[in-house]
Amino acid sequence: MWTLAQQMTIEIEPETRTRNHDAAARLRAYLADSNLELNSRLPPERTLSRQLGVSRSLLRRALAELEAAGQIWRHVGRGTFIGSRPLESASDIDYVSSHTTPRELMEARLLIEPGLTRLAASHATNADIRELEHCIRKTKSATDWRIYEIWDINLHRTIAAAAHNTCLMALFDTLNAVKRSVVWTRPREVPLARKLDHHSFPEHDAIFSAIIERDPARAEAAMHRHLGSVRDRLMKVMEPGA
Amino acid sequence: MWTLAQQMTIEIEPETRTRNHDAAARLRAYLADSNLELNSRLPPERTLSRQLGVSRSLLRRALAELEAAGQIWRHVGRGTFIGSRPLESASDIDYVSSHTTPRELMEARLLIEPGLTRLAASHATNADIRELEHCIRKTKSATDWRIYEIWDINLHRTIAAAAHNTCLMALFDTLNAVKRSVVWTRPREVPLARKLDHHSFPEHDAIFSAIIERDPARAEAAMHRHLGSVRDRLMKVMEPGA
DNA sequence: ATTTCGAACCAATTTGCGAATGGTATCTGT
DNA sequence: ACAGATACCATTCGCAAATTGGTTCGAAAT
Repeated sequence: MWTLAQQMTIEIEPETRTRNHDAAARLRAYLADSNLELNSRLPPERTLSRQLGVSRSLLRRALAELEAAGQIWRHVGRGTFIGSRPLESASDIDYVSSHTTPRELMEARLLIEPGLTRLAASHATNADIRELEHCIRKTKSATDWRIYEIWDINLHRTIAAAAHNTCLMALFDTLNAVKRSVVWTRPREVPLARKLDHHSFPEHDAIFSAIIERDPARAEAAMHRHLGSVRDRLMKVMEPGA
Repeated sequence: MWTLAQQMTIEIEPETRTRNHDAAARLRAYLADSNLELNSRLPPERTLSRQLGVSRSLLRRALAELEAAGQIWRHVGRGTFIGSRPLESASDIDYVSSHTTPRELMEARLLIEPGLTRLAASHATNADIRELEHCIRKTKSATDWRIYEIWDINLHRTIAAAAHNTCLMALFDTLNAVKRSVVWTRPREVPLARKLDHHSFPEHDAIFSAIIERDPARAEAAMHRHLGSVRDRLMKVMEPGA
């Protein structure tokens, strides 16, 4: 033992008062001596306490101070790391879905998709346009609500893909994942219509024509109108009183 | 063996020509007979080939047909499943970061954050406003570029939080995660300035004042202006020629 | 009486290894 | 040439053991 401690400048005197302040000082000295590379892991508490000649309880108190000061961060089962804690589970679909209401979801779609549609009108390739046309044709030929929904989702995703922006595509897919698993709590036992949504046909057409005519502003407005009417119909079902 | 096959209607005649077509037919019959629940896994290829009395190579060819037709999807180490392949974690931060350019990132921020700021102006609480003020004060008192950046990020995140929309907050954090790990490839060895960004102070002030005055439209415009100028300064560094 | 230490225990995580599984190459027989 | 059989590869899963930060408790020290 002491193999690592010997390389350090800290002198451990037996008669040293092992108080809290002292433990923190030794820890700071250790961090100063060791190559404190960002995001690197420092030894487990049990090992470090032996190396520094400090009891684990005092070491933990010193570590808590450094954590409060934002110098380090700790995680059970992983260890203690230099730097500030990386924000975790920001994109944890399950957590987000369970805390997102349909109202919030539609607000998010209304914020994202119109702008995405504007970019699509600017950047869509001919292949994108063909794909869009295919999706629209499928929605119109659908006899089943289930089939319709599949191609409706496909249509919106193809529009997002036509924007040709990897980062935005990832955000859209995240949004879609949330959409799929959001709990659609309804006031009474409304069986969620599940009938063909013929209202959307002219709205889809308007979006499509704006895209093929390379009119970003009109495409954005058309998508905004479409999602607005989707939201209104949804809210009428979810909150009939409002 | 044959314990499962016996429960099926398929009659396996020894003299049957074990051609590709036949294998596909037996597979379809198996899928028709078995309860083909969506997303359920069907037996491993080796087992299924024994059950159907078909060699693995022919079975695999038949499976490939069904996969091409979108009826099933397969994955090494996992198995073969009924239904269409679930779009795989396009929100995988590492993947997205490595395929996102700074240009795309700024395009995404310009699409998301102004709308987020508009919502913030509508929904911000007094606590949110105090937090915003705190962040702005910290950016102005920063003497180090590193400190400034921390509080700048904090400011933008507080604005996003003030929108009070769980789903959008998740998208914003995803965007932030991408931002942190995007590779900032620069043409020459520009050491990435790293100096205090005093241009942003009046822009931040404009956003803040629009929020406290509950003026959504002005808040959105102010954020759009701010990010636009950030992008322009960035592009001047990244692509001096453009 | 308070604090500190040591030990045990808890819960979350990582690691390691073997089995399972789709994908591929190769050899054999017809 | 094509089907069949076999072996091998890379990925994934499942499980158990080890690791690690967090917590509790009694003994020891001051």
